[in-house]
Amino acid sequence: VDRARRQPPHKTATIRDVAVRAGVGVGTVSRVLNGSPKVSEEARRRVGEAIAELGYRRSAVARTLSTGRTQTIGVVAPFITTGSVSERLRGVIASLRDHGDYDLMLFDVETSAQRSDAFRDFACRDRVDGLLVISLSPSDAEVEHLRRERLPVVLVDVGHPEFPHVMIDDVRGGEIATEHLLDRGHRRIGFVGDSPSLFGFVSSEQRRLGMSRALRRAGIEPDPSLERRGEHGREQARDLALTLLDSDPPTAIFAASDIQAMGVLEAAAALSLDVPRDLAVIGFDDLEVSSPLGLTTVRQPLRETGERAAELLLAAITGADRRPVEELAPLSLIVRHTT
Amino acid sequence: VDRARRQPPHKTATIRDVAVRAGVGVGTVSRVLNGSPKVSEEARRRVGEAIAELGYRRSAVARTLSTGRTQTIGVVAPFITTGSVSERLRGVIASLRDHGDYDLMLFDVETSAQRSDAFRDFACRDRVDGLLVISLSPSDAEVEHLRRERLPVVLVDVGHPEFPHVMIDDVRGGEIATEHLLDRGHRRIGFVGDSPSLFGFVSSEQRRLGMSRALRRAGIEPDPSLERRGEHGREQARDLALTLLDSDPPTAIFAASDIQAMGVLEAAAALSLDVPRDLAVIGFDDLEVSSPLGLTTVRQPLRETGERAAELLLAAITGADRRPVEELAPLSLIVRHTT
DNA sequence: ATGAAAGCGCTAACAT
DNA sequence: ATGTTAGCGCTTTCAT
Repeated sequence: VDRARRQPPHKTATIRDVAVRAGVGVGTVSRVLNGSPKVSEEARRRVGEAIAELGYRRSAVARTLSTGRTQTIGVVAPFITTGSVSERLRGVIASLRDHGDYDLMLFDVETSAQRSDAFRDFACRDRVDGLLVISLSPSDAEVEHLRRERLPVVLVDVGHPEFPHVMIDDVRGGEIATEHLLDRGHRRIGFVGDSPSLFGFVSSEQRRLGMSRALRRAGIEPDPSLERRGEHGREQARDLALTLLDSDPPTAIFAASDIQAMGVLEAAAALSLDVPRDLAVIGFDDLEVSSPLGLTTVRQPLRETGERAAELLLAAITGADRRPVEELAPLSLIVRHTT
Repeated sequence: VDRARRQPPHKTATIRDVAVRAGVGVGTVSRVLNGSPKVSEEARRRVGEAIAELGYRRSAVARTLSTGRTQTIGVVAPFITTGSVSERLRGVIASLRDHGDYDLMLFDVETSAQRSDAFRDFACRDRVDGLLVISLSPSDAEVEHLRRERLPVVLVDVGHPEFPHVMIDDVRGGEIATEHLLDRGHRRIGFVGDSPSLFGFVSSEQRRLGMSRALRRAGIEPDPSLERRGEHGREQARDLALTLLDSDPPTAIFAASDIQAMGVLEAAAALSLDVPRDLAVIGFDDLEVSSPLGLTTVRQPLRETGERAAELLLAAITGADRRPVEELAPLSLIVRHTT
């Protein structure tokens, strides 16, 4: 037979089609769709049938335009660069799933330009109901923008008086790492971390500050020649570590993140240094891979903070509680085999 | 002064406001917005000013409702479970950024229910212009749905006659891994992989199939008692490996992914087995962490396939080329220290 | 080149 | 309980 004739360009069924088919008004269909109680059983049934027959599904955009709610939250993060982000994202996603029916738009930021784009084009009520900013410290202009937009915002990994945020005490974390190295008898301790970019990363420097404090407290003057900074990333950290180990090397290195610690480990391997005998290494984060790597590290609850931040955001979106909360997640030392 | 009076609920400026302010019609404003050539310099200038003064930014939803295009692509992936997904996502994001101005919605799938949700609620033209499906093999019903919806789809990591897809030859990969182990003199080779869930993961079984083939070719009959399957994940793999190593253990283990290989490594460590002397381990993927881990593995270009898939999707969206393409990414053996 | 007006698919207020 | 209608903010004919 020849009824393979292409069906009309597949105009997807609208609420009006359903109404006609069910022999009711669009209002009734809408009410059914939204679970309003003021609909007769009869109508509800007919609408249900029509929907099934037509394969109707309501348009999210139309609904958004009409209600002003997008049922979507945006996540802005320097995704590529940090190994910790995807772990956090898991928490966010889990939380979103549990506490409401929100979709997720991901906005990756790798350059300053992208960063501005994110806050300008992405951060508006029109597109998302709320914004989760990970590891990026908003500039004053961005803060101002966010406020005018009246967009609920929660920060993770950075603090700000204006917005609720969940973070850790990075300075204390740096102290913990350094104290551990000190306990192990190290006196010459190197540091590998992120360069303080215009970009908004701040935790690396905070951690280094903690290191300096712990050092001074132990009567050791921090030695800038033992510090290396560069772009975030395993390979970059490896190269930095190489220059650090080149001559007059430290006996231990504190890496500002586990990703960077991995680079340090690679450098040590390249130089045939025995870890921890020739060189002790401690990282920060406790990524999933840190365990099989045997990496000693300062643990922060990545996943949990992601979850918590999402909860705070959802709370801010659904109203009520919009006071700037500050939550500090606990840190702990995980000793494995690299120290 | 007391003009801190709350400004009216911040009705964000609309195209109509701009039109009024510029003293032109909305049509003209729209034309300016869309870079139409048929606008006088004068009008263009006035509109530009009005936009600046009002801080106007056009509504993406309204535009979507009107044009039917969302400028968004959806990614469906079993995010939590596989370490390779985030690596792939990087490629996708990079590609999206380079080849067009698309946003990204992420849909994580962890259960069968979520999986259905994804394809039902998420996979429609209304929300995204195209869909990238990672590591999930669509069911017949889902395929049918996707087709009626006329939604451009590209598959990564799984094949399908209906859709363009970029994947690898998993069977061949399993052979490569096994041949390497065989070369090293191993005869009793164990396997740790994913259980063939109703869920749609298929690569693990394909890789095991390749292993069996290589074994038979070498005159060895595959021994099912040396195979373990379970949920994807490092810890699960560790436990599986433990049962495998419990009694009459193999001398080498092929893990269907690097994540699982890490679990195997942990099991070996827990049992104080020396790797590779007592137990050789080979993985699959070559994640970023595999290098510092010293893990021998079969490398597949994760990031590149993500990029390529996004390119194919964009091509499919912008028209023309919608023939089902099949692209096979190259595999390579990376020998490190675990074999 | 430009303004007016008709949708896009939905919700919500209003009338019945 | 239900139908009708006026938006939501934009694009896109269609006149002019």
